[in-house]
Amino acid sequence: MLKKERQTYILRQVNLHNKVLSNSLCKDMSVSEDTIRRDLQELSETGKLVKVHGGALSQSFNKITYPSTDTYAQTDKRIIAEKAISLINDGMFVLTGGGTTIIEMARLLPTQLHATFITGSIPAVVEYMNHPAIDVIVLGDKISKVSKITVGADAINRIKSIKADICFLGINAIDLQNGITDNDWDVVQLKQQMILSSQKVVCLTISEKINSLQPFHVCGTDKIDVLITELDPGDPILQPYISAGITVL
Amino acid sequence: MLKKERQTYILRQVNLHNKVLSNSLCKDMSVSEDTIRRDLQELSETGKLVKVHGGALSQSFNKITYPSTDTYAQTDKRIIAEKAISLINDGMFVLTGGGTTIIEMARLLPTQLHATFITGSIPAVVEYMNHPAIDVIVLGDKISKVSKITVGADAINRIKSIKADICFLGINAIDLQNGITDNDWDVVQLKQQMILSSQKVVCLTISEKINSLQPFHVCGTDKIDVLITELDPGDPILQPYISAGITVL
DNA sequence: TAAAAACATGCGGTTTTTTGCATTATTTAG
DNA sequence: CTAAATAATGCAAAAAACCGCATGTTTTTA
Repeated sequence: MLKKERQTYILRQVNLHNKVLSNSLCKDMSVSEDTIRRDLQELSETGKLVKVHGGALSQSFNKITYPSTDTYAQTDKRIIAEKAISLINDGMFVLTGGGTTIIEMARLLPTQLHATFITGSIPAVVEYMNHPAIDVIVLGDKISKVSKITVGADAINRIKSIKADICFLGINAIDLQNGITDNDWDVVQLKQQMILSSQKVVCLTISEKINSLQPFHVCGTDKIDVLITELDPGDPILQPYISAGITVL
Repeated sequence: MLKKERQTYILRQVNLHNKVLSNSLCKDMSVSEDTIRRDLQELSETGKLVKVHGGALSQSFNKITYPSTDTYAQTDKRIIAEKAISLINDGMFVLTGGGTTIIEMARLLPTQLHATFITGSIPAVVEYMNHPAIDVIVLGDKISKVSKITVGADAINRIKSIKADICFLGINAIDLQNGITDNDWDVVQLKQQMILSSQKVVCLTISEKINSLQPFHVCGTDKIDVLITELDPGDPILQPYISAGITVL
């Protein structure tokens, strides 16, 4: 087998599966490990793939590996935030959780909006505070350093005494069978009470999190009124949720 | 599974859910905890995520810092803050108000200090949150946008149920006849209750504010245990307060 | 055409990387 | 405080990478 043939084969494999193992290439083409190594070396030098210990990965795969953290899914979140904001009217009492999507929403709130926002998320509070016309109510309790949100019985009891018009939850995982699931026990408690204390429940999530599962159950899909993603409501992945009676924006 | 693949998966999870548990990563990819820990170690070293006990957090989510714009009287405030910190011991329950001096103190808290801080000041909460070893309890209520602190009956009631070891107040005006005075009605209510709920009351102020007067009365000098300024305790301006029975640092 | 040069490939030995395990701290939670 | 979970550390085995060199093969060129 000629050198060129080998390299073409390698590239095809890498583009097909996003990864190749040096080992399997040796066997596939019955050449020594050294030869494969040198092939990968060349392909790597010309930027056709990325060599790693044990094989190689496709260039595109590698780009996903290191997204610039600041802009990761930023545009998606902005789209979501804008859709969400359209649901808020003057005078409303709005309950929100934490999470990057909620923060993005807080940043994009129109200047003239006059409403009351209630949250335990410190980053969210900081954003709301910068807004000229909205009132901010902080749910007090002990801070969970991981999620930067107040958690505990006090916060939950406080939410109990509230009946908000609408509630925005950034969610970590949702699927049709299990509904919303999360990975933080304390946050789950909060979200459950927030859902109970709101007339309308709006879930915000980037589409990647749809049909994924986390350890703790928050609520079933029946509790969700609106689901917002960066996708068009006509997207196939969203249809099951529409069928389940959820308004999808 | 290749090392790079694993790390890609980890980053993806962390950027998606803001948090991952080492444990679930082990299971997901069927490798030992050690391998995961070393992966997290590397990703952490290159700043792709933040390693914590039991897993990792996303970098971007963790980076919320409050804008530190004020350099006015910075050195003075640092001197005051350092004196104040010397009064805090491990295990203490510390009640603090807001204000730039308190924020400065929050920033200078020694890393190994293990105490519980209770406050309604959002900038203070943000600083306390960044500290590795202290617990933060937020007093919830409506935010006063001018002072960036929660004010109202809820906050006051919550303080009532606390008996703190020590209380740090950044004060706006103090003189011998009227004691502490302030210019914000809501904040005055809070400070009064904080004083009642603390075994020891410490007042922080730059010397400019000594012997000045504001519209609302907070408390007399008899309620103050310690007064801290940037001046040497031997300074003439402070002598009347020492005579009044206040410890001056 | 024949020698020389350049290239490709594989082999043996060495070095580096990766990984899991055992043991010992450290941290966390009840 | 105590017990369980998690982290750090050193170690060892396996895998992979690397290096120099020998052996062919192809290309260049005199």
